[in-house]
Amino acid sequence: MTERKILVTAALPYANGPIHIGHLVEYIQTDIWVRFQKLRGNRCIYICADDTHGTAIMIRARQEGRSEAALIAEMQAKHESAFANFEIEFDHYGSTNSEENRTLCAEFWSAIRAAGLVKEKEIEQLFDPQEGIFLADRFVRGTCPNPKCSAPDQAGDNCTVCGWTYSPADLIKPVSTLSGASPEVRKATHLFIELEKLHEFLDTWIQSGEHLQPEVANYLQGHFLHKPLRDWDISRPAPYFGFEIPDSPGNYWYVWFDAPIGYMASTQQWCDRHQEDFDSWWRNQETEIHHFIGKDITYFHTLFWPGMLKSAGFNLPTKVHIHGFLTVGGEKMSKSKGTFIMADTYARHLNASYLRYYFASKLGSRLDDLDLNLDEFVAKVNSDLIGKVINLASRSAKFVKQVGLSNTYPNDQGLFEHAAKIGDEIANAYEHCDYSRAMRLIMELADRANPFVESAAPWNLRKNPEKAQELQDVCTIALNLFRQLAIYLAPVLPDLAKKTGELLSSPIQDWDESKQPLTGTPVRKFKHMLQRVEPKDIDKMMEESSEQTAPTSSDDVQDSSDWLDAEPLAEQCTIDDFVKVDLRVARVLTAEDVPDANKLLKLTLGLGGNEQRTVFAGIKSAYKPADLVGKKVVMVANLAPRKMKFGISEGMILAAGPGGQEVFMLGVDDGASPGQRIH
RNA sequence: GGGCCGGUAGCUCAGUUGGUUAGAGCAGGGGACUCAUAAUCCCUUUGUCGGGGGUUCGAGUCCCUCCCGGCCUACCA
Repeated sequence: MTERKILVTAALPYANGPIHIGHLVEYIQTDIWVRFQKLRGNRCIYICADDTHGTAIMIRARQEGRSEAALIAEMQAKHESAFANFEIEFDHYGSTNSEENRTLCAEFWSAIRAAGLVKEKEIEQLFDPQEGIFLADRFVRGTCPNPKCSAPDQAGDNCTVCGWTYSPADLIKPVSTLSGASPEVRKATHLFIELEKLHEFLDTWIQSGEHLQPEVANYLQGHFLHKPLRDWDISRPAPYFGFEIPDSPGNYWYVWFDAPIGYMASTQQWCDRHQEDFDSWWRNQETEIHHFIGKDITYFHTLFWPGMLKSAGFNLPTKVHIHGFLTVGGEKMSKSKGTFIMADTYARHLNASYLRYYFASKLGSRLDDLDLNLDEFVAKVNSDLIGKVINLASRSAKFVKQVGLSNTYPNDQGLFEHAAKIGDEIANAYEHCDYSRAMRLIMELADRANPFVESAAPWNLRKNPEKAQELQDVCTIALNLFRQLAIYLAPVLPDLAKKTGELLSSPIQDWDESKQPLTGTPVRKFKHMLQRVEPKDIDKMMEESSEQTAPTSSDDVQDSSDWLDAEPLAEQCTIDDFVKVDLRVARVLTAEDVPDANKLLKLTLGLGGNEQRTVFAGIKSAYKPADLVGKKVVMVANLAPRKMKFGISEGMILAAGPGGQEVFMLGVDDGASPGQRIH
């Protein structure tokens, strides 16, 4: 086989938050692929970096009273240690905030300029006079401009109540979520890349060959490429944490411009350290470039990024591998349910190998979401890894500790040869990121090996000294079959491969070692290679995950400031203002689904006696109608009725939370009765 | 509303270009073994392959239609 030259990247984690198990799907998936390529003898490097620029980092650094540099340095150290805990081994882990990146950005920029793709446009944007910065859509909230809706407290780009989309400048009574000040409209000149000029190229690139999974190519075609591509707003005015654009003082490259270039800057750093030629990686048709990303950033990696690379004359991605999100127990990860598991939390309680194997057994080449089902997790790891695979070594190694492996490989009725042949199929599955198929094939081999040991019964052979040779032969076969599996699993379980190498005095270094039996080597004393998963450890991990957000004792409560940051306190009001709002205890009398509505439930609320209100509440995704009936809730009883698509709503229910499944209604303690006013 | 993916045994899934009585693992039941991390081995139960129509000598596999679930979108990057 000729050696391939492969550069692999995983998406750059943003320096604003810690790594959680959702992130790990990608880094583990990528790590497996890279380890596989290396094991096959290919030249392969795994490049990543922290993504450090943008408004969010700037604002957080301000709030924490320190420099951006200090913040991102701390985050990067945390990220790298989290990855190390999961045996994710990068060849280089850099940062987008590096001189190498600045230089490369400038190189891209002049190429894109030279290609005539840049144009200036004046746009109107909201500006926070108190903080002195322009506000991205998500930092503005206000009343929905749809006259039929007028829902308060909506985000800057769309209304969650009526679904209107608009520009933040259209909001009525907009408020900056940073300072609470009312923003003013200011004009600013932004730089845009005219992506439409690359339309034909992108069309061809996306449709031709194997650059993308077919469903992704299809999606891009249907969503973007059937019409002219919009200009891409690539600059942000100062102040902005990032790189200033050399020929446009006061303007900075938008974080999504410099982030993917970070792949290359990180490669550059690696090259400098290893005396490698950068151009042989990024300007070399022989080199393959593989990006692994989540489906949320498809757009940037499949349209802008190839466009940028094309314009600047670099290698285009050979393939962009896109994966889905992680769910836990079939649902989106949720802090309140304890299923939002941080990488560090997992690592404190469970072994990384479990998760690597579990993910591998579930990952296919498509972008479906992947579910972490904890019962399945325990069953898979314990029965597949411990029960089937490791058991092979565990039950045979001790019999040959004195004598080692036989000098010639005995007749095993074709077991080894069969497994060697299947190896090609397994390799093919790895190559195509179809890890679940690879794991299935490997377990089928394990299922053939154990019956062999069973029928050969080494534990009987050892009782008869005359059968010493037969005993050694049987164990030589069992251990070789085991070693084959360890080689096939090596990309997923590097630790198992290492321990297998130690046990048999022969390190696993190449995939093709699975084709040739190992003979005549000493066998070390067998030590457990992996403990079984204990369900109680999972319970502890879940507990710890819940505790982080829902502490039970008030002594050491440390609530996050995220919510206040996202939505600062409103302007002061007087008691007179407050009494205008008539809050009442109400009982849910009926609750029914509104079939055509995405978010609404229709409730009848009783205020005692015959006083009732019909209220449409946006809690459909968080509550079932049946669970609501009889419940006491808090409502705004004197709210002006509003006509909605499905009827008139005569009030609103008080609830907190960001929306979606995370909506939490206010309850009242026992003793309060419907109709009572809340003072 | 549009797009994509999926609906096969209690659970997780495999079923290659349509071809014989539809499979595996796990779970369940029975037995064996006791070398092994209560691991292993043998035997064993279970399916209107989402519903309905069609093409065909023959359909889980192709076509149409409907139902259900997930994801993405809703003139927005």
